[in-house]
Amino acid sequence: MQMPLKYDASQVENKWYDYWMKHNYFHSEPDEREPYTIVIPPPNVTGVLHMGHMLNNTIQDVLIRRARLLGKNACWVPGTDHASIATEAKVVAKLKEQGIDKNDLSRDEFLKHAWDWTNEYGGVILQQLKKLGCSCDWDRTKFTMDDDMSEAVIKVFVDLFNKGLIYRGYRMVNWDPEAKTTLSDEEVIYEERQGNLYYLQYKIEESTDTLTIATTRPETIFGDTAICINPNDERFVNLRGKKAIVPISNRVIPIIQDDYVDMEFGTGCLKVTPAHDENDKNLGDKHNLEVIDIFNEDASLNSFGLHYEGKDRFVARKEIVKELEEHGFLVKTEMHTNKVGTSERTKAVIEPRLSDQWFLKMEDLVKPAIKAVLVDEDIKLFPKKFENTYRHWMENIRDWNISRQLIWGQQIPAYYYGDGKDDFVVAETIEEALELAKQKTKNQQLTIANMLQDNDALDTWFSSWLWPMSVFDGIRNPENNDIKYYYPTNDLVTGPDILFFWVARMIIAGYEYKGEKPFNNVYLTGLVRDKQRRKMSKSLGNSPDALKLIDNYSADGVRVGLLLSSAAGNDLMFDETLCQQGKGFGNKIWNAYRLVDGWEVNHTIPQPESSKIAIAWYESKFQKALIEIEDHFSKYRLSDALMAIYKLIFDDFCGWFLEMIKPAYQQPIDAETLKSVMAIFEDNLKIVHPFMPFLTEDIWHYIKERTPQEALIVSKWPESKPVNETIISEFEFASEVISGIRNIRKEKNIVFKDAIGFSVINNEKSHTTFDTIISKMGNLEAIDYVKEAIEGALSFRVKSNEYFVPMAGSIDLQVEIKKLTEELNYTEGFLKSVQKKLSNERFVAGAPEQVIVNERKKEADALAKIETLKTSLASLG
RNA sequence: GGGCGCAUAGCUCAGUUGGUUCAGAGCACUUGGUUUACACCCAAGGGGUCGGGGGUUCGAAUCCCUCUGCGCCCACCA
Repeated sequence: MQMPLKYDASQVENKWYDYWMKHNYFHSEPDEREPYTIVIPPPNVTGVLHMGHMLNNTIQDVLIRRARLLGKNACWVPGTDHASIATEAKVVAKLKEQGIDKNDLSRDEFLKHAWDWTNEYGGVILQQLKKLGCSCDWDRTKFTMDDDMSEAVIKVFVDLFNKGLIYRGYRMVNWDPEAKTTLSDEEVIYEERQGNLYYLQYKIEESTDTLTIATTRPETIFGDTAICINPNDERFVNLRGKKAIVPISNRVIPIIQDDYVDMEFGTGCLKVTPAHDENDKNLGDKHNLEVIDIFNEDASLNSFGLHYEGKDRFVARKEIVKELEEHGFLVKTEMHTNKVGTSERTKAVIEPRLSDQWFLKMEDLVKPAIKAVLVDEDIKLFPKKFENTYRHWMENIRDWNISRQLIWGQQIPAYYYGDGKDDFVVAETIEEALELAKQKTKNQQLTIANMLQDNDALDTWFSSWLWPMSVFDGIRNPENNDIKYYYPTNDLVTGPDILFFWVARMIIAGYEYKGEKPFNNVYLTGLVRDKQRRKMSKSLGNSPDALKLIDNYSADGVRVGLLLSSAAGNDLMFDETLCQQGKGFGNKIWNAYRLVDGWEVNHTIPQPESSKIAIAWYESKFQKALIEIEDHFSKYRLSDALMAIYKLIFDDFCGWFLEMIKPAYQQPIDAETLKSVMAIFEDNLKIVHPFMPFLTEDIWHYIKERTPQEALIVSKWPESKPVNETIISEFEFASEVISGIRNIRKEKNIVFKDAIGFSVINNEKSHTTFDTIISKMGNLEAIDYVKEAIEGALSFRVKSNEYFVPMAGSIDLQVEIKKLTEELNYTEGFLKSVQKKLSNERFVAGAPEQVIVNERKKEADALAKIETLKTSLASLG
């Protein structure tokens, strides 16, 4: 088949992706082979591909494709996540644009809008992954809100509830007044804000004394239910046991004592507002204080706010400060910076709020997950440094608030049949719930209509923590073939930012529901940043358009660009020139094949000696690289593996090997050599394929006509063979000789096509294996072995060997002498340092045998070289 | 404030239990080279007191202490 001069990625990439799909190579079914499984970290269903996804999924595809080549049954399960908060926020925003208020819609109406949205945008990101070359088993695509997936989630909720691990609690949560929902601690971002510290004076009941408190939130005085002082604080002896009067509302509240109060901060008096501060809540519980919630859902004041009722908290703050000042309660105002919690999604300031929530007890669930990672190392994190972070979180874990005040998500399967706090049952269906309720109440009159399901939805992570099991239907149907075959999965590739949200919880769920880990290894990628180290984000506009990058540099080029400098766990400073380098690598391979492809073969000419040696050498070099590559892969050092391959192909294969075996201009090549070159080329393509799947598959089919079963994607990874170290080190030596020749050519402006004479004094007794190659690569007339220095020649040395290139006339003796003298001085200095080390008794006594042997060898080499240099100098006069 | 981690060439990073190959790679840079696969190329070259200081050792980029500058996680004091 005729090869185009230039590689056209846009056509080639589509062609081969379709080909792979058509022949079903991404699809996996359980069989007798060893499975290799990855479940994708499901991207948000309405998301678009960004650089983080590109990196992440490139890594997964490299691992999957390599596993496939290694003969494993590779299965990469794709899918998307319903991302309740993000998606619901987007749907609400879109409805708002259309003039529709979410609160005017019924639950079903809203869900319809959300599903429409999902169906419209959902899966766009999966289509984009195909452009990148991801070899996912698309037949297995899952969505966390698929019926079967939701069923699994509900089943797990009911099970955990029945085990007594899920409870309802009145708890302080992070309330987002804009989204009117609860956020997890992880979704709250603390920002430093400039604010004021207000000093307020409270009167003491039946006394003329006053006390002063400092607060950043004067509007919360309506929720004050105590003043707290430190029992050790001598300044406030007079206050002990007294009562204080809250300004404006004139409520009388107790003055309590607790050493929680920091005597140094503010005034040493603390106002206690249990409804609006976590610490105050704890104090309140301890001292049995009343709880007064002064806010509505949207953080405007309720009736406890008296004449501020209905006003927003920030408006009320301003106005109340004014009122306090007018009545003389405001002592002073200080500037104060504090950290304010804001919503990751809506940016609204978070309000700590007490509300009814569902919680999962974590204390016992977490135990096997800690043991698996930190004790047994059953699950390994790459890089290992994240184990510390994991430990810290797992050992300080708090109960998980799994309810969200959202519609989009799995609705909590709790059904209320009465007004009492405990008048509810938990069941997988409303019918079952009804039966349970009848049993519980002994009231046979209850009907479906009496059963009112909880309004809240479950946290998205409560569905995704089951992902490695539920994608194989392992929750509903634990004995099915898929789950038995594919679980536990092999590698999980994700970002460290969701180590707790997701990774840790999957481990917990895995042990709870399968009694087994969900995956063996976790590869934590870094964040993709721009050249200025800024996180790539939509708001900064510094994130390149992923698909545009693919258009410009080809998917292969972008994949290589992303992996060239991204060690596991290290942030990746993304630079488009890396993609250029990736594309350049593709062109290099393409052109190398064009060269080979263009050779005419002649079956009658014998194989040159130089080609025989070149083949033997490259095969060893390849095997050595293969060992290195395996080692990098085993440590998940994908960048290093890629770099090793890059250098092997660029330098050893293209730079050296092809030049060694290349026939003279317009001359044919012998059949024997060409056959070996093609086999070598195939092996090269195999190791590049996981990184550059398209280009390699394309060239693979130029090499010869192949049936679909012989496609590169399903070929076999190169076999390991013994490495001939001798030939590798002989080449190292030869390459130094060739460099010496090139240097002389360059110095004297001798063009390559002019053959030159060459002599050697072989003090090293080095082998002549590579002589034909040195001769070819240096364009030498011959290599003469001589005993004495050649006069009228330029010289150079490799170790103690001396090489001569005869020069007609123009040798500058002084320059030669100077060069030799400098080399001599350097070598003598080196010898001295080695000998100093060797004459140090403590070194000889303390250093390991091998180190001393090496030092002795250095000494011997230096001595030999000095001898050579001295002889040369003497001969020059 | 508590915890973890990082600092090596202009940039991005390797450097495994202190000792061959320990001061490296890729990119960038400089110089020279295209009738013969590829200028998306080839050849050669410059460039670092391994963040500062101190210590342990025969020997330190590597171990210890300290200082400085960064990053991340946790708790966030009214």
